[in-house]
Amino acid sequence: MRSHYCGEMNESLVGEEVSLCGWVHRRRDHGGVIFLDTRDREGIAQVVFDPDTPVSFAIAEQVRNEFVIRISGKVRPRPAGTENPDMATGKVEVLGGELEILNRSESVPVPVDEYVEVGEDVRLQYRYIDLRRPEMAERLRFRSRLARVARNFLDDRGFLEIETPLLTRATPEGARDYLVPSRTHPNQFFALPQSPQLFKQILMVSGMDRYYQIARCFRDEDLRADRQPEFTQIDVEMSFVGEEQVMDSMEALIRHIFAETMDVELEPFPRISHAEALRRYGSDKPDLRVGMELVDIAELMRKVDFKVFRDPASREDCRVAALRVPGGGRLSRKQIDDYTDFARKRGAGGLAWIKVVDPALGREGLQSPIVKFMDDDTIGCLLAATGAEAGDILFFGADKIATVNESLGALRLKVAVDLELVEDRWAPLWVVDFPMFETAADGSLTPLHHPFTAPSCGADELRANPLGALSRAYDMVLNGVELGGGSIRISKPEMQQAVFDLLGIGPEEAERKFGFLLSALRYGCPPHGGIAFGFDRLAMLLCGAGSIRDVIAFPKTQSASCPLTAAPGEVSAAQLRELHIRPRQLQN
RNA sequence: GGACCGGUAGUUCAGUCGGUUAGAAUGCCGGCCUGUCACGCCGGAGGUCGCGGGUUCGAGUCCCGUCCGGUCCGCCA
Repeated sequence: MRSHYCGEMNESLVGEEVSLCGWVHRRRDHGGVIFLDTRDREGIAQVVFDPDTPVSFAIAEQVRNEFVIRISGKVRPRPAGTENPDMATGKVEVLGGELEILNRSESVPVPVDEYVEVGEDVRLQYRYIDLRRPEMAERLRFRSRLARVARNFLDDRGFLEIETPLLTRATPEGARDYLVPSRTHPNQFFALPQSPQLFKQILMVSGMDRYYQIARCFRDEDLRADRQPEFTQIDVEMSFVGEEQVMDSMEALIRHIFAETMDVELEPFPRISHAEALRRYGSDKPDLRVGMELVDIAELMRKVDFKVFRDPASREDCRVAALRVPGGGRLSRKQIDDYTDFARKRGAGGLAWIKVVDPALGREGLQSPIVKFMDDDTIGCLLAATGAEAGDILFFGADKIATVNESLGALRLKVAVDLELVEDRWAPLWVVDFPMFETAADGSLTPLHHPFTAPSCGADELRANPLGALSRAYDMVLNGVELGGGSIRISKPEMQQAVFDLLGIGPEEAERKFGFLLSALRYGCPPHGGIAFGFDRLAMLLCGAGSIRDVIAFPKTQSASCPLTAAPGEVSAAQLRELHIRPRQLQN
């Protein structure tokens, strides 16, 4: 029926009789000659009909956009002067012989071109048309290729692809679970996995040695541009390895993916500690395309006559930091006010600033509401410490450490985008040496990664100083996006129980919630570790898409619904009864 | 749970201070056109201004509520 894809038409086929199937991308009817741009997955080809073939010509007059057609005809070079250099197949055309309308189409609600930005609700409702747009089709093709490249890499290195259950146990910690009621066990529920974490660890106990899975995961939390309730991760676990082997082989995977899919050779990834990331960038997923860094100035501000800086400057739990924005001196008062609101939204009390007109003039060369609180010596040291140059602006944060990091860290990225200070390059890195725990609002310990992460110290030391302990976890960050994270896992039951104890999970509770894992650890668990990459995020970054939804065929909206299928939807009372669920009473 | 932005023709948008018959572009329909390529020209049809309530002589426009979409905060071990 079909001999070639439309996108395959080129000069080497000149003279050949071809048969194409596809959609009418556009019809140009000149009265005596009709052009049908015919589109399929691989591209667009121009087909010409003229009155020499009266039957086909008459059909071509009836054809409309998005009709499904089959044509056959001879490939020929376009007449001199009518080549279209903007079109991949623009040097040739097909002289239409036969034309068959395989199906008709109503006029479509989503134009299949790149000229109109259609609202996302309409695009998702008519996703089947939206995906015809060459841009979207290309993204799905790219995603498929990405998965293939990752699979081949891992297969070649002895990793086994093993599927783990989608119907599993609810995990009490971490994100909210999607629950599935059990028909055969009244009042009991499966949960969809947040990740295959425990299964892949158990596969290591099974001696599978190296596992991977391109795994669907589910988290019933609110959505973002880079967060969907169901998403895909490249999930990997390895036995008899330390963090170096995992990081080396996974860095190789990502470098291979870049080489194969983007023709980009990445430099070795820099590694920085969690503490250093926060200190320099105010973020545990720093975007290294932005050169600006936070500079600690508490030392300088201890004696200034400005309470807002002086008090935090001498407190252990506080931080006073400056952010020098090159060329930021041109910011208007309005823009600075907007940044102040931006910082306030992230917990800062305000946003102090100094515009540097001419640093050589000292105080006289500055514009700021706060320099009057500083002596000349302090100003000189401040300008030296931040490296301020003429035309810059300095922003300041003085507050609890986390508040300064969050507000100034976010401001750093925001200003960089606004002032076009983001370098055009790929900036991957590893963040390592995470703390094991952080303190929750109620004072209890919560794991920074997850409770199966091994500490880099022994159990006794961990108990003695849990907040000071580091973990054997690592995150891969690309252009400020957390691309993947993993760790060496706990492989001994005693250590696992020690961590549970610190998290306030006693032996009984641990047995009830994670008994199957603890049991597995008792039967010869090899040392092991792994990682999980956000596959959708990787695809999004590599495609340059603005949202994860653009690389997912059928994504959910922000309220976690699907406009195409109208899911979630109601079910019958009979279905509910089978699941032992009482239908909700109608409210008055 | 919260903040903000948006919802007007199939689609993308405009709609001034609350005031005549709600406009444009594109798409769609009809006609003309033998080398276009987002073809061109002429003509035409197309509207529950998201929904509900309120203010007003009068509401697309102002107020309240609500639904939907989006960005972000919380949340996401």
